[in-house]
Amino acid sequence: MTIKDVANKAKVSTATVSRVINNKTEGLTEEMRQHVQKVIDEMGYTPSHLARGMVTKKTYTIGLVIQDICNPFFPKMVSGVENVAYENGYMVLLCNTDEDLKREKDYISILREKRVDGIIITVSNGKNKAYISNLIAGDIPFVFLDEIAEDVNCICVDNTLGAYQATKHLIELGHEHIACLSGPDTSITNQDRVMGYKKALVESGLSIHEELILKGSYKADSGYRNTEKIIKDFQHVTAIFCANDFNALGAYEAAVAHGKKVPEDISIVGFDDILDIPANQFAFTSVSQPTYAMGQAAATMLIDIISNKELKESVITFEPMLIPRDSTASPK
Amino acid sequence: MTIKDVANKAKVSTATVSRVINNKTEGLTEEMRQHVQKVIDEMGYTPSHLARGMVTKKTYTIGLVIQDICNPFFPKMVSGVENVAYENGYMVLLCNTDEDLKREKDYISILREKRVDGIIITVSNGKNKAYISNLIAGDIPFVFLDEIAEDVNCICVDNTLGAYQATKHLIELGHEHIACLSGPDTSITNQDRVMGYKKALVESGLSIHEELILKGSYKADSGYRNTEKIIKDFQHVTAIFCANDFNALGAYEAAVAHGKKVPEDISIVGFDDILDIPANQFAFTSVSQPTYAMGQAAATMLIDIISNKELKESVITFEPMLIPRDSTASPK
DNA sequence: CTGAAAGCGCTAACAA
DNA sequence: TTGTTAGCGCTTTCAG
Repeated sequence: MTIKDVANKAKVSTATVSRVINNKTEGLTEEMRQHVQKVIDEMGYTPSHLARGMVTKKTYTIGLVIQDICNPFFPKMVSGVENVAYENGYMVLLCNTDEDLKREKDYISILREKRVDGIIITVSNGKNKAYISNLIAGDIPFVFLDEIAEDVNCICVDNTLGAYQATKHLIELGHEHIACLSGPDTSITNQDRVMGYKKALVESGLSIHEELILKGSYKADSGYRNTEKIIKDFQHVTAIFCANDFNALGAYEAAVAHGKKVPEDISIVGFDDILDIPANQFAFTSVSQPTYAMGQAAATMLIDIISNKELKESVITFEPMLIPRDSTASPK
Repeated sequence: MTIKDVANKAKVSTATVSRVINNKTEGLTEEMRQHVQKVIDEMGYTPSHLARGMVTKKTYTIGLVIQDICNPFFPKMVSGVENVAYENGYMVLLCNTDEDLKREKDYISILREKRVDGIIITVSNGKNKAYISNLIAGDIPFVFLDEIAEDVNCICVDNTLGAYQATKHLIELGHEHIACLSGPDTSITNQDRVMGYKKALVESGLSIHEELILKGSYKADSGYRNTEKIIKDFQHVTAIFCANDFNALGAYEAAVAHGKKVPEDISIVGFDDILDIPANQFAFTSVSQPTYAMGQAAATMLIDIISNKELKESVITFEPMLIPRDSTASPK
């Protein structure tokens, strides 16, 4: 059933039907509108977004490229994006990349074919210049969420501050030998967290020991291995700042496996605050991010760009918040 | 940039370009294909899915209507759907309803406008005949995920069996007075769980006390209130079967608030297994569902329907699995 | 205020 | 093997 069928049945032109389904107020009598609307309702006609998109060059669809929806860090972000999109008449195409760069590129190319109005991307390779410039050249509006990069619109959290808060917390508890489990070095987010860790040390008059900053990924096994190393090689370490909660989890498991108690023998701070659930009797100290608000902000910014609104700022930085819980305490 | 531009530059017809971008093997020399492909690459041409969809009547897009992505029960399902979709060349439009029926209907109508090839729906109103028949009348293929309904294709778990396992577990621990916190009565899923609860009681020679089956919703506050009632009015009850984990959580909190210890004073079994996280020192006994596989199955079934494949079965039922943990024990 | 008609970018008969 | 051309269902100028 097409607009033509409706036009025929209502004995009007397709232009008139088009005016009605698009709520054009001008150039249309109220009688006409009601007459046509009635026919539309009777026939159960649904206009085709495809055909409309072809002529208007707008799809009211945005792509959301996300690393892993099963990672508890993301659902709230997705929800924030989705809500703002819905309220503004947009729909979101979900692109789960499983952290596979090939799949991510593939998705972006498909999104381009689908002529989405814009893309929100949460990646962890803000340092990949080629990737970024290719995106920019794609002439489709996009905003980065979570990760930041040069010359692109971003929604992020102040990672340096968060890491600073976490490390400061350990220092205030009395720790002097604090290790740092860092994430992937392709990520500016991670780089900033390491920076915040260092900043807190320096500011407190503690010296930075590069060997206590262990390189790794954002996965639990990286945290596990690095913590084993710390337990073996650096026995004076009493606290660990982890670049994210998966690392913290791995650290916890390694500590337990090696007979260390948390927090009595070793304190652990995570980042992202994804390990907290109600009724939990042991919870991790972590740096929490306002993920829902960040998702909302990303969608709002993208839609503003799409609508050619003047952007007040091209980077919106949210404040993280340290939440002290059960995995940190003063050293014995 | 359109197919026409490519055709001009390559000095061929649009039909030829179309053949190349659609990988038509027949009626095309390899030289021609390479020549055209080269021009396409040089120009950075991306075909429009919109235009293609208009003529082929296929969008390679499916809608996924989900209640709440932030509920830990769903992300794995979403991921299962998304993965199968991706592998088959489909994309998924995420529709989060926040359990708002109006929003759900709105989304379904938009999906229709978008001419998606099919829809996967996870709702909790399988008893709403009008809703279902409206869906069927919509002539767009759909499958229900999680919830079941008459005359529709569904992917579900054997809820009766799961509830049976859970209740049986309590009985085997020695409990004789077992309450049941049920969910919304619009849901067949919930109805089946209550049935499984009853079945286990009867089979073990215990009698069913209707007053111990409390009506509620799938939310924590419902579990909280109902548990308070049990603690006050039915002091002989030593165990509670909850229709889902949010109820179990509410039950746990109510128990603690009233000075009862779990599981010493009262055992609690949940359903869905969403409260378990690693490094957790207290975890709920719950009935686990293979949500990832269910998501995969839903996408596979939908794509089969879209592709006009013969469906082996219109309802696929997965087996749930009881996971005994820390919230259940023998009564004192 | 309403209608006629061109055209959005592509595919698929049908012709050549 | 390649090209011509008629749509797909809509919006939007431009006439009337």
